[in-house]
Amino acid sequence: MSDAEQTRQNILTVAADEIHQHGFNATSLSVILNRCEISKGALYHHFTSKMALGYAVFEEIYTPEFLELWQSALTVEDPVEGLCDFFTSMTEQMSCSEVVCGCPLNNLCEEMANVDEGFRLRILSMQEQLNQLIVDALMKISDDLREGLAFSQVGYFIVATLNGATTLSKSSRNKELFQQVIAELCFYIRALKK
Amino acid sequence: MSDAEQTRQNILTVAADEIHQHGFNATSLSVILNRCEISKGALYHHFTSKMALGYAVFEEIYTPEFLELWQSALTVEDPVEGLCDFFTSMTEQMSCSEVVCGCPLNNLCEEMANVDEGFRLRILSMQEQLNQLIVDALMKISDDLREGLAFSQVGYFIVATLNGATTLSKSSRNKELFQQVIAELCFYIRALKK
DNA sequence: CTTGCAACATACCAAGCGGTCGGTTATTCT
DNA sequence: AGAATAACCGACCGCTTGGTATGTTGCAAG
Repeated sequence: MSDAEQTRQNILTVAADEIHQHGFNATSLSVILNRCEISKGALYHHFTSKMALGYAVFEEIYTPEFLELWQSALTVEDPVEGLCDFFTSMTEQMSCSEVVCGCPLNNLCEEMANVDEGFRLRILSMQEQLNQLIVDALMKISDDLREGLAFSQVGYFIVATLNGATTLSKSSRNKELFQQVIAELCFYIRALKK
Repeated sequence: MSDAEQTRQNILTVAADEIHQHGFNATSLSVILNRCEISKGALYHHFTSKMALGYAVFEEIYTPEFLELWQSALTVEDPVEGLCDFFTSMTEQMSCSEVVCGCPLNNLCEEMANVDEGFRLRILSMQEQLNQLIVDALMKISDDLREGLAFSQVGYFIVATLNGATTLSKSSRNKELFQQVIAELCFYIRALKK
């Protein structure tokens, strides 16, 4: 990787962390510059604006990370148990800062979806991709599932509940609440089976 | 109501709307001043800081509105159907702006819970109150419900899913997604019964 | 009638923001 | 080697922000 590319990646990584912690608007470019130990000129050489940087973080950091995570949870023999394991392991290995900061995508959806069209469309696309992953996984084992299930609806329900759980636990600052909701969610998911 | 009290109420109402639309940090005092047609001196006569105004909006506008709404949904003969009716009517009478702006309390939780302790504690208290409302309602009809249910867990699950649904639909800008999640949520709630 | 305080108005401030621009160094291509 | 361009620097700009200090008005009590 060239030096320039390394600089760019460094900016992306730091920006992703800052946006995760403080949201997009509350993220200050000067903080990113300090953490990267670069000048404002360097940043604006690689990104045309703060917004462009935000989009790049979304596309090059959050999206791949996110999809990979869900994919690995769903491409198992039994996606129902795969999801439950995925959620349960989240509650276990969840650090304190992750409880506090929540899910980057959920955060951005909250903050930016009704403010900036660029973010909105990117988030929407991401959600649809994620939903498709779940739908595909459920369809694979549809023989084992209850009849009359609306897969897409179920997929959005799962994602909504998970996001709601992360938001909810921000106020209590501990995992307990999150774990409770997840436990109930796993119960719901397992009940999808015959 | 005295003129001064009227001014104060007007500030609260406008601020509540602005915070709902743009979040706390993105809400500009100057916008509030313009909409209220008052001076900065007037605002700072009634509130010591922007933060204090935010707290007042939370306590005097959001909290009572919120509790009243849920209370009326839960203090019916059958709270299970009461909740389902409540959610379903939400999807029906939901205006476009409400889809876009989401739930004020959920928004504040996302934005402020990990930034300001004052907001965090107020939100936490609110969530606990709401959960208690649900738990109480469920306990009243516990004879009709499945055995071994963790009421508190169920309560938080319902709230989490509802919040997640509002956040999710921000990106699609229409009710459809929200309705789907709500439909699935009602299915879950009804399945609490024997 | 005057004294006093609540209820405002207005001008001002420092700090931080995203963004720009002219200049400098490093690298790469011919 | 020399020219061109990528990569980066840092001072500066306009603007908005929350907040303050001083001044003014009007009602109400003594």
